[in-house]
Amino acid sequence: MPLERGFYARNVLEVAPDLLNKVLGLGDCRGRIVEVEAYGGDDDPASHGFRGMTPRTEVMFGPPGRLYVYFTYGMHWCANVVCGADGECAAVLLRALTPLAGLDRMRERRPAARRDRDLCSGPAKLSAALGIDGATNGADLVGTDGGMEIVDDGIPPPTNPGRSTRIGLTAGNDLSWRWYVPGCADLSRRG
DNA sequence: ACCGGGATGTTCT
DNA sequence: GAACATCCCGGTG
Repeated sequence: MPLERGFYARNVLEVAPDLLNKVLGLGDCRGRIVEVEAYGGDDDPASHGFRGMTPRTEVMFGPPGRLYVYFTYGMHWCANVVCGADGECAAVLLRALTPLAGLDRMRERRPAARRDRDLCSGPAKLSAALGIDGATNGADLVGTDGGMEIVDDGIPPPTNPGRSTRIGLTAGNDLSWRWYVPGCADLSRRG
């Protein structure tokens, strides 16, 4: 059973750590979410929506439980889960997964990955591994229409998740809005 | 292990 | 025209 709409319709700072150890599935591929970052609100200069809604960020301002996918550095797609109430701008960036199923398909899509722990150890890596791209933008994670869902398979979030500032930013570095599963081998950085 | 540079093109000022 | 929520490869230690 996919997570319900209400799971996402909360403050992004609550949803982000709660997403740890949930399982993201798309097509034949599944992976456990082990690293996330929160974005949004009126005081986050790193949020894509900080200066108001644009065509790109429309999904991020929309109803919760949908996927916000953006293109960056001329070649990479990154995936977020939209949070909060409809009209708010908030989302959780998925930064790393532990591959669980469909590894053959992931290896095909990620030929540069030397080891399986490199398949999904970064926001653009996991998007590539699962086949997330512009066509996936706005997909609803609640219900199984798009073939994409996030499920709880019984493993709870860590009682004491790792926490740090967000990675790769020039603004908003004072906020510790990154969470991860401590000691996990599949993180984008050693934790 | 760590570091530096190049790839590549959309988005917004 | 600059910035960009990144990744990969090749260098050095």
